[in-house]
Amino acid sequence: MPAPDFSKELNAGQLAAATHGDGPLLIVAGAGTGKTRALVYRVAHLIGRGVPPNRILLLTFTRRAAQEMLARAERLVGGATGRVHGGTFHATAHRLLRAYGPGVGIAKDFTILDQSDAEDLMGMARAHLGFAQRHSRFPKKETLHHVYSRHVNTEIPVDQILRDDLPQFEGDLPDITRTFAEYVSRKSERNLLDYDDLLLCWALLLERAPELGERVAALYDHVLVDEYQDTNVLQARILRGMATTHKNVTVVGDDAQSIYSFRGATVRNMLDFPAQFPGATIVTLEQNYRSTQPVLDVSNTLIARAPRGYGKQLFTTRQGGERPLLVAARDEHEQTQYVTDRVLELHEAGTPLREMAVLFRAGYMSADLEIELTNRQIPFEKWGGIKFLEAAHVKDILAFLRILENPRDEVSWFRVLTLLPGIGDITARAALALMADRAWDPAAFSLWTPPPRARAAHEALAGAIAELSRRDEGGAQRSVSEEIARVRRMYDDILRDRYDRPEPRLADLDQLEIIAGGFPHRAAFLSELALEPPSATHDLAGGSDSENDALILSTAHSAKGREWDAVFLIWAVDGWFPSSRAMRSDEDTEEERRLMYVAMTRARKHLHVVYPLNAYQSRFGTEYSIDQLSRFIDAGVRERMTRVAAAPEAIPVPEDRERSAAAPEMDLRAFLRERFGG
DNA sequence: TTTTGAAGTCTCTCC
DNA sequence: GACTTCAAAA
Repeated sequence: MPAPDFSKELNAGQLAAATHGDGPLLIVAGAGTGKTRALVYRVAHLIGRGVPPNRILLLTFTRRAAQEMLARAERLVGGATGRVHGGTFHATAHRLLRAYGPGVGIAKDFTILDQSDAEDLMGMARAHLGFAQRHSRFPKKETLHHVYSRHVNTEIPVDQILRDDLPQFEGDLPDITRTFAEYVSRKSERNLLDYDDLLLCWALLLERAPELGERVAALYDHVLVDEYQDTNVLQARILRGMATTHKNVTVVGDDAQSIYSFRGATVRNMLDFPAQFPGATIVTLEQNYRSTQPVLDVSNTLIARAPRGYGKQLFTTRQGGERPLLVAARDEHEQTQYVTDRVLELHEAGTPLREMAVLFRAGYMSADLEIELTNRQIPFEKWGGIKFLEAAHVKDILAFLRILENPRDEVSWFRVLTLLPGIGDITARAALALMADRAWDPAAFSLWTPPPRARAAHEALAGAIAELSRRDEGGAQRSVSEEIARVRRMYDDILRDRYDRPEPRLADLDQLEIIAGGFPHRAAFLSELALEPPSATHDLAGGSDSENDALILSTAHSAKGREWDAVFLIWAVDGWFPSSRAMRSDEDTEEERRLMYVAMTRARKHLHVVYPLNAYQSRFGTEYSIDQLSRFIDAGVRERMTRVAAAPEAIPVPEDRERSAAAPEMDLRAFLRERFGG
């Protein structure tokens, strides 16, 4: 196939990026400058040049991004791209390790630990070494896991992480290190891999296993990476390992949109790219095709304060358009009313709901809005935030399945055992010790003698396990949904006993059963859920309603890479956005600024930034701080916005003086009443 | 001794 | 509203 001529469809920068020949290429692309377009056309160009699709690897941040890009490339070259390999780093690592892991001592049937599983296992290591009760000041399992994960992903020594982030635990370094060692050995004994292991094993495979590593690297002639500003040093190592022979690496990113440092990502990967890949070509994209000039003016001003690695000045030819609105609301309720009213107006005027989004800093901030949307029967989809899979009852069911899949998975055993009435952690540990002695044979479980109170429950569980593990011996093949249904025959009663209102939780389990129906076998189902958790209720419904129009509710993080005609940024309140938890250092605060920049640049035409005053009510924790407009919306940003009140009759729009002047009087007595329950 | 219920505490972002 | 901690019940 001859290389298609893209010169009419791309601007000069995009064309240079798309048609770049071999060798390393860095595309520095500002928000909305068509970086996806450049990447898609580059894939098409490579195929047109004769590179077999299955020898191209496209690494993206979410699976959704990969699918969209591949679909677009496919349209360009007419169906040939179906076999381009694409996905997240983690999902790709998973695929490669299933195939090549056994060659480096990773059992083929490993189980993936999600974050909370990993934390639980860390907790077991902690308890095993006797640090649980020793002195109550030893770090919690979540903290331990955070430090461990940070160490793996950033390669910063543990003692330095402690010194920088948790100086109160500096003296515990030896015990912390021992806990990590215990955690690591438990993982390998139990055949478990956490998220970090997926990346680490991929990197080590390339670096330490000369023959196999070479075979893996030789799978692809070209590797393309999207959102490179949000990768970490481990991922950069992987990239180098995959390109040792051919150096055909294309990375795309925007240092102004780096928002994942909490996960070890570092913008240094982008800044150091030319040094790590000598001879790299750099292409900069600056023309914004997404937003109108007034929207761009506000976001450019917001980000202008930040120190920049690769300077970019975004411009657009889309003149005209309305100035972004800065909306003062009296309280959360008024904010909700404002957003719902405007959404309905825009919808009346012809904007589909799907072309509008409400963005916020953290998942729980949309609770009030969700209630109102439900009451007014406005369909919505929520991205990010509370995950279906993190719900205790869903994890319970998955723990049952994981025992069947990997009987050595003690995290799941422990979870299931402590569900049974009459069994707490002491008894559960005793049972696990017995199981370990019997080489984790599931049949050994029925031999264990539980305390009298737990007899009936033990019998029911042993029965279910025996029945379900029998399928491997030739019985009728059970589907994953059928397995879940069988587990629920005993589990639903436990659920009903535990909660006053079990109905919504039972409904979740119904949904889980439906999702499971789409998977050929249990292992695929479990891996998929760990790597690509359903991110929206929509995903759960099982496709097919993609035409359904629904307003998007999303965290700012999950909104990355997306765009909408209208964007409502809510809770633009200091302490909420930026989050008070993320302001411990200047770097953290700068990342919050970039996050707000990401949120604002999602808007094509309409941008509404809403800040409720009196946000303190009903929320504890953040001292007595009087709520103020986000510090990022400073005078320079404000003068490029139009200030309005959410409800005109309610309060006057605050004077445009500095922050404290904009705050209302605080009803301290009402606050204290609420706080102390008077 | 172990479990369980009740009072008390603090709530981020994601593969 | 969910998770931890502490004291009473089995």
